[in-house]
Amino acid sequence: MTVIFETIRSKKGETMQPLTNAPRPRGRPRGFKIDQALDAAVHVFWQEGYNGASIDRLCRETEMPRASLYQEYGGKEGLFLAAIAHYVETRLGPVAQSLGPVGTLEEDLTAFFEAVVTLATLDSRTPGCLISCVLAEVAGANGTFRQELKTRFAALEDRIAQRLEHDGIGVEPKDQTALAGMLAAIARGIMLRARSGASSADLHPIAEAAVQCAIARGR
Amino acid sequence: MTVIFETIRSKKGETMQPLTNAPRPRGRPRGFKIDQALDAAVHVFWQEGYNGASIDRLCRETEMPRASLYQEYGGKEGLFLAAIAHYVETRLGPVAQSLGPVGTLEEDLTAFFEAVVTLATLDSRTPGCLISCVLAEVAGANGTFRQELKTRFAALEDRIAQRLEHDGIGVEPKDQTALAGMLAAIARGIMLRARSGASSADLHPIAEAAVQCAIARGR
DNA sequence: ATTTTTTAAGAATGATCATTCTGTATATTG
DNA sequence: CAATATACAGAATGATCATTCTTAAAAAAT
Repeated sequence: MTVIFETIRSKKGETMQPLTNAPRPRGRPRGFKIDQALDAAVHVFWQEGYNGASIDRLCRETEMPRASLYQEYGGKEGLFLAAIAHYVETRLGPVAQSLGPVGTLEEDLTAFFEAVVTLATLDSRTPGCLISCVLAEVAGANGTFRQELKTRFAALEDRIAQRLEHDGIGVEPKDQTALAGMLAAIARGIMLRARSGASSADLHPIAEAAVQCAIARGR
Repeated sequence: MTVIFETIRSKKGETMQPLTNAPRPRGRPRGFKIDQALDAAVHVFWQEGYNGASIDRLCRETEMPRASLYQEYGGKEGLFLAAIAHYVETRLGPVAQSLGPVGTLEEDLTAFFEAVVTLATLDSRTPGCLISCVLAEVAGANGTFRQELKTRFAALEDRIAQRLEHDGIGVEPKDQTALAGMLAAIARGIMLRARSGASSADLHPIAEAAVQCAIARGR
């Protein structure tokens, strides 16, 4: 009986290889799916924090053998960074994507903050944001993580600034950057409030206020 | 030789007792100062995070004997909560106090956000905010800490709402609450950006934008 | 079939963790 | 000077931590 393999060996789950003619690698095949494993790792870190997440628990939930974890990611730090990247691809990416531009600035910002609130409150076991609530803590004592946080933060601010620029907000670039930074700060503040147990209904008024402030600025 | 004692036995360093006539307690006197110890504990937790701060290090930096730490605070969790309270009294309190009212709303909000930026960037070893960056992380897995976070967050929002009310901002209470929530979110977003290494100069434009948004709303 | 290559399962390791315990020092009280 | 009470210093404890190592399993290659 011939078995069709789902994935080909590749570091990430980036692009699925065609299912046919896949040259199966040499040794024993993996018993775990990288994407599922990273999903699970994201979940554990998101819930327990970096130092609170033990390798034991990570191995159990990712269904990854200890040896494979160290082989693939070099250790806990590497797995965490991989989980962050996976989180950005699968969770934060779509949120940023909702900025469009697809509609008016007001519509797009509303969609964006809506997505922020939803992400932060969707699962009560993982409130808030992996980056704003977990990576931010360990950034205090770990230079690698601090740099990672800086990069991730900059990416969102650039994305927002780009959307503002599309509508010609902020004649002076300085104002535009400041406004984008402020909107990003609000998004992160919403994530933090969600971490304290705030519901979607609690956060919606804040999101609305943010949108009103932004478009008032554009006029 | 008669020695004048600095402090009287009391759980906190709330109010210094008069230096005379202090009935010295029975046994061996303490070899550490509670206020200094809490300052040190705040520093360690702020830098290393909750799980990253070991009892060993906490004892060393607070100059508190292990036994005294457990006697006084019951354990790491109790010490952390005491450190949070001390942080609120000594650090966050003055920041909230700068809201006044002492000047115009614009002046007071400017002073407030100025104080936020300063607190978050003053010491590069402790960037950000103990509550927004450290307590928020452990709130994910610990119900006690989540409740504490909720309470501390609510306190700041109430304080901001109170200041807005003083100027008659937000005819509808709903708008006022939302605006206060948004301003608090910005303050926390600023704390987070500081955690990534942002300087005071990086954060000032965001603070200014926040003030402009708020007073534009009031008009 | 044998060899080669990769993964799996989990024991082993040594460090570090939070907490408790033991004995001693330093004070007041009687 | 006892007796009592509190704090100290640090050893002891047992759990848990991240990481490494050992051995077996599962595949392709020869």
